[in-house]
Amino acid sequence: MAGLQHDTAAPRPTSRDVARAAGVSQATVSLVLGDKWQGRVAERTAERVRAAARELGYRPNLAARNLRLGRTRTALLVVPALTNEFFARVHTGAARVAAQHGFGVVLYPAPDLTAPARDPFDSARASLDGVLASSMASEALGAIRGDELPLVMLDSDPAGSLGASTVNLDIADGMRQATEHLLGLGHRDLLHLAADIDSWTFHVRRAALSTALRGTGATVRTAKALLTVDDARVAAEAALSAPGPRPTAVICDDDILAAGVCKAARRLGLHVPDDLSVTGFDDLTLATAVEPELTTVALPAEQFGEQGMATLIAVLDGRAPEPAPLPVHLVVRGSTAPSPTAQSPVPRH
Amino acid sequence: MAGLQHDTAAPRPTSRDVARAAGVSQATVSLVLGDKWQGRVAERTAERVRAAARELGYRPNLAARNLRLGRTRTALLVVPALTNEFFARVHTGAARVAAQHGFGVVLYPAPDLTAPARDPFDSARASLDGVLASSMASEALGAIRGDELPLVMLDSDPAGSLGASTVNLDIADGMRQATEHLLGLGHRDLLHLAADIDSWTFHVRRAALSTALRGTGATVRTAKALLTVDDARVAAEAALSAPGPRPTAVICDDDILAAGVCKAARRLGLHVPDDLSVTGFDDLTLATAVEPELTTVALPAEQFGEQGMATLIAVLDGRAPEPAPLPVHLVVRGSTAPSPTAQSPVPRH
DNA sequence: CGCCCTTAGTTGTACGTATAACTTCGCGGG
DNA sequence: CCCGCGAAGTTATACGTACAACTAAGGGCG
Repeated sequence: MAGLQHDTAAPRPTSRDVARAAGVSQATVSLVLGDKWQGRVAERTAERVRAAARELGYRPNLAARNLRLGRTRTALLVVPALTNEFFARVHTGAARVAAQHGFGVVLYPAPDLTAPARDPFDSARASLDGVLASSMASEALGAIRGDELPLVMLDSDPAGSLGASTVNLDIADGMRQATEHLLGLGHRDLLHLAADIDSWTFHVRRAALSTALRGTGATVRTAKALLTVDDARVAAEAALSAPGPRPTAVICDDDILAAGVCKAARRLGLHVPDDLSVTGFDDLTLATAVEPELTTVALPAEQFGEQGMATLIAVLDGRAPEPAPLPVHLVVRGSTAPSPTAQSPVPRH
Repeated sequence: MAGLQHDTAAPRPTSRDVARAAGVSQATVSLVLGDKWQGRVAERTAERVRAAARELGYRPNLAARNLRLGRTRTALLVVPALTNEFFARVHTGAARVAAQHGFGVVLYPAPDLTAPARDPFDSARASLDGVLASSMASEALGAIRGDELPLVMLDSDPAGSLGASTVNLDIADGMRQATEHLLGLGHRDLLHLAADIDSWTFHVRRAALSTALRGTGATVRTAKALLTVDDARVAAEAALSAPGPRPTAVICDDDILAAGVCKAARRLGLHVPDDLSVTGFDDLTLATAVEPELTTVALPAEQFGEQGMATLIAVLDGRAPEPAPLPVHLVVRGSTAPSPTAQSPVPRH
């Protein structure tokens, strides 16, 4: 039996192996590699340990460390759906900051969380230090709060978050910028196309819109659509064909909705932006892919994720920062133009 | 600073607490909750244990279990960027199947992997059972193979994967369908716009394209663009303005590229699809947001992720399936039309 | 010279789980 | 009558780490 050597995946070296190689005790290895050796271990010894670790390709066993420390250095990110580019960008930012702090990120699409647990052993989610959750997935939060984990909310009502820290984008200001842009172009009859009528963010947006309109004599109606291009198109077709004066501009809560509005306009024989101005939100890839390119409120999505994760990590460290809302800015492109009623007050058609 | 009382989170109950409550030993709890109790524990006792666990809200400590078992039930998904909707959908599918098998998914954007490790303690990635990696992030794989983890590749050369299992989309067939669609419309002068000239998938696509053209007298040129709308637009403007007969159709490796081509066409005064047909790949949200809607090869991205994760889990179980490539299908929309040269062979302009 | 302090480590233990190995008891067969 | 065996548990241990508590040696100082 010469070649019985079955490539049995050499077991990963442990801190004890390193200790043996360096001629010290396991505790010393732990001290040195954990940067707790100041004044406890001689420099020459420490270097010997580091060399041995390097030599053996030692990687600490995280399961053991987590067990010992009672923490996992892992955070859960809860978003409605990663397929929305905005949340993908939030994830990118959050994951970057997490990595910088030695944290990992696991990610559950919200639907998976609300699904009832199969059995008491489904506790993958029990091995977490904290949760970073979008308010847009708040139905799923009940399941999470049950675990009583530290929680940071993304874009949520600070008052309604039960003491959880909150990180916000200044969407109210974004709404103000978009509205004032349209007002400056002479639009006085607006349509607000929203994706989620019930959410806190809707009320924030709506309040900012109303504030911006105050005293201008301009009016706004609201329509609702699901967050898909086609649903937005259908909703916009209905709203733009409704009796009464037709809006000359549509403010959308999302670029996807704005794209749907543009399609609706085309079907109705309206030209964007000459007959109808359209603004979006988020500044997704979509915004510059459609024709005309969308005027939209650009959100610093990655930075949002970064700040969210940074805040969560701060909370885990015992601090409790309440960062200021992140500034947003309007990007003016081709989907907005002066109102057709501005120079000729006679309604078209 | 009065209320520094940090909500001292009652320590989670352990299996020993459950044992005490049920009046049995910790080992019995482990047996019952681990479904290993057949013929070892009486039904009445088992029920008592389960009741106690329910009562206390017991959740097993995953760190302890991982340490004991030497596995983590966690897989790493490596993709170039989540902000590409295609990979977000792959993730969705992979995460779903993983959850069904009690696995978690951590996700590293490829750039984070190639960044050099900060110190030996960056081993978050060491606590994994396996890796599911897109070939489009293959530069990052060196770092992973160092860990010698079970690996399943997504859309990779089966021959070049060093024994790793492979899950593929039938992109060659997709390319064939797109090409034959254009040939059927009378196009004879094609442009192939590719994002990644060096990859294996490019060669597969290119080979399928050549095969489909064989004997038809049609010709194809190739242009390259980065995977952004603007870069594709620039590349397409150059290619379509080049001397010699202008292609009447562009086959793009991605919907994002196709959107860029449409924008280029508009700048050049060409009408899509009357003057120029364009096909995409992936069938992203983008495909139906632009005008005209894109004829594109729809890829079952979620199913792709599902099959990838299922294969990885099978590999971890000691099986080694080689699933058949997933079928894809062409979706014909508004961006393709009969070639202008078909009825009037005289070049336009 | 005896005492204490600093330096440089080591020994021991706990984290919570899974499971191998052992115990105890009742019972049926040889 | 005793042996063995299956049922129904229990006891003990190991996984790899971090750190509290201990030890040992040397040196300065009164």
